[in-house]
Amino acid sequence: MRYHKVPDETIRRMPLYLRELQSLVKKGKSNVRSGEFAESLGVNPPQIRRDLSYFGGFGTPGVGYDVKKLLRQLRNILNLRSTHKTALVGAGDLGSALLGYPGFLQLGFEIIAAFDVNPEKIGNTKNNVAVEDISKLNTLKRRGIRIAIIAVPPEAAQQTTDKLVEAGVVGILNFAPCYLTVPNTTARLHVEHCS
Amino acid sequence: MRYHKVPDETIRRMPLYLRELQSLVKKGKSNVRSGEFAESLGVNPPQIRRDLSYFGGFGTPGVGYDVKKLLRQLRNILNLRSTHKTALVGAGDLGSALLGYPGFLQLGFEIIAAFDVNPEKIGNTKNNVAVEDISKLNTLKRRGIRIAIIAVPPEAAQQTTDKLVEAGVVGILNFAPCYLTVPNTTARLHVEHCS
DNA sequence: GGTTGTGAACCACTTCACAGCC
DNA sequence: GGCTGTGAAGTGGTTCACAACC
Repeated sequence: MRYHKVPDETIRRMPLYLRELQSLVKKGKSNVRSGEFAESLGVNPPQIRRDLSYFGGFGTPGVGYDVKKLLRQLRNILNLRSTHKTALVGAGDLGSALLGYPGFLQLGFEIIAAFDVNPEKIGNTKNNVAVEDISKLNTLKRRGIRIAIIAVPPEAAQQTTDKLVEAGVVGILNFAPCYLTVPNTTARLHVEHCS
Repeated sequence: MRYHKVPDETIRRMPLYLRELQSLVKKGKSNVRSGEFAESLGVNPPQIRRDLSYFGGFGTPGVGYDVKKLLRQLRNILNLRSTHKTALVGAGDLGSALLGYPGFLQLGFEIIAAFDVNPEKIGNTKNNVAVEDISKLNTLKRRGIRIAIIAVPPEAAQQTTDKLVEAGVVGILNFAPCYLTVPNTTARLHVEHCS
């Protein structure tokens, strides 16, 4: 297995693995075999071995995988050693739920700014992040924020996207239920609510 | 193409198609060609034609698809003529966002009850749904609720699931970031927040 | 002319099965 | 003995390309 493109599906499963490994560390488990690991995730053992093998042989034949070591390796691979400064756009129900969700940090996204159009929301603070007026999006570049999470109604999503791209954002996590058009220099990940 | 299993991936795309068709109806568009439709969804034209063909030939060669007719057909196929009474478990940030999200109704799930353990949440009302104590889960069967949405912290998700299954629930939409074990008489759909 | 519906070719991912290793 | 890592086989999904049709 030298020189092989990592399948998209494998990449999609990585956060899953990461999450479960973190949970194993918390439980104090130091070693895990592909069989157990697979069962706790609801996938097949060879799938796990194959996925991990794309990144190199982290396991020990006859023993299994060292949980902490594996976690460290995957973090490295996914570039999660440092976090990405991230902006949240849309501070309604969904946005405020996302602002309180610790999962982003685990995936390397630290929300350090939030924006909304609604004057009632502006000024509200949660998790040490104050909601700002959407017109302040042009400060993103200066503040070193190049990733954004979209949590606005679908009608507003495309124009929000355009503003974000203009403001220098290069990666978008879209939680709005619609498809977005972006220049191909911008990464885009659509998060389905329910599919 | 007679007698062919519908691929899982096709099923996964159906809500997407449904959503876009609804949006087209709103815009007053009466006909759509696979090319346009594909572009607005970010997929390939043959993909759409293939997917739709699994359910029968809804289109007219040389013309395209009648938007309203197609929408009606897909609704029928997905069994969305009537809605499923649905319970929401967990009324925190995420749960309350879900309670305000109209997308479930579009997919045939009507949230008519909500539950939480936190006494502070109990009694709160949103969208005409009052939050009840989690101990009231045993009333679900009597009330004809057989579908539940899980929006509790991951630590509590499995035990919540067990209670729900005991309470007669046969379908679960899991929004908690973890894998759930259910009897195989129960349908389970895990909704990834971010993957 | 234009577009659908679909066999057939293609491609990607999954699973098997076992050699190699501890 | 037990488990990993991986060629090889199998499976499932996508895309092509064109016949059928409006």
